[in-house]
Amino acid sequence: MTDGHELAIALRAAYLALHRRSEAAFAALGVTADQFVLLATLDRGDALTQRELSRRMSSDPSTVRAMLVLLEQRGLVGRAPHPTDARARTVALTADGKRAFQRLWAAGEPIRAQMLGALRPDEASALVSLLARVARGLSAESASAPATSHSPEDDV
Amino acid sequence: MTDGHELAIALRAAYLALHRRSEAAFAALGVTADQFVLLATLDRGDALTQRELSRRMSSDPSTVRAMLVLLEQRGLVGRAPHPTDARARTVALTADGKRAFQRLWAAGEPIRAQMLGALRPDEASALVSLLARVARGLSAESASAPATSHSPEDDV
DNA sequence: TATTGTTATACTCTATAACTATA
DNA sequence: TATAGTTATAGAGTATAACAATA
Repeated sequence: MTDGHELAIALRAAYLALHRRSEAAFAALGVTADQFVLLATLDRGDALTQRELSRRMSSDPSTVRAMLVLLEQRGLVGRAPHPTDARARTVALTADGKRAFQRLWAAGEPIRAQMLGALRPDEASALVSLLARVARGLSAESASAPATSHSPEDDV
Repeated sequence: MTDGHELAIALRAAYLALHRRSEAAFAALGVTADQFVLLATLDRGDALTQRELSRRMSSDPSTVRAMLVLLEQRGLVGRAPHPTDARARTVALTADGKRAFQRLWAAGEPIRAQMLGALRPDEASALVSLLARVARGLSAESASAPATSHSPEDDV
């Protein structure tokens, strides 16, 4: 019989294993695992507001800002005024950032291959789906979930 | 088709959701999510060496030490000389620590219930198994894994 | 020689609260 | 009134390297 604690510990162990391997793989390029996630999110959704970026990364906006400051100093990302909302700023990869991300993506390839190699294709797909349900179950409910807030357009 | 990046992001999102809910649930009791994991590990395997504790938590020994110092200051854990290995120290919950853990365990119950509530029993069990395979795939291999080191007996 | 644990150190992520500017 | 972002601040976890004591 599987209890919740066992599931929590298994989830933690798998994530930490992934995180450590990622830190090691990206360290030579001077980027942390979380910074890689940020860059990858930008690569897929250019250009996002900081708020939308933080939502997609499931990180706090002020955490994301701290990360952006570091990445901006290194010239990997740039921020520009939002075209229609003067409060907001859009974030995007710079040319340097795009080149760096290509190298990072390649450096992460063995990790992705290793994860997939431990699973059959149908298992990988099932795992993603189960994880999504767990995540959804954990964030919503429990307090008759408040409606998601309105925000300026994500992509510009 | 499920790619490795998608899996990595889903794993991260699920873990972070769990971590945040845990931080919130345990904050009123003055304990972090990671400290809860440490206490739970001790509750199940009294008394461990620091090294074995760090292994079971998949954390770095020096990280675990930093956590132990904090928990020892608050009287939740105690360290004693190892009975047969003078280099090692065993860690265990104090009486206060055991009482605190009981409250923490109760505070975490809604989280465990919510995770399990999102899954059928067979799915929960399958998820644990898939996560374990991913974790194993990520830590071993890749460099013809070195043998695990020998260590003094885990339990005293 | 290898291992347990300690110490010193540094950095990233994390998050809260108070604040400004804009919607 | 609510939202986007900034600032200040604090703390936790993370990890490396050098070291002592012991196996």
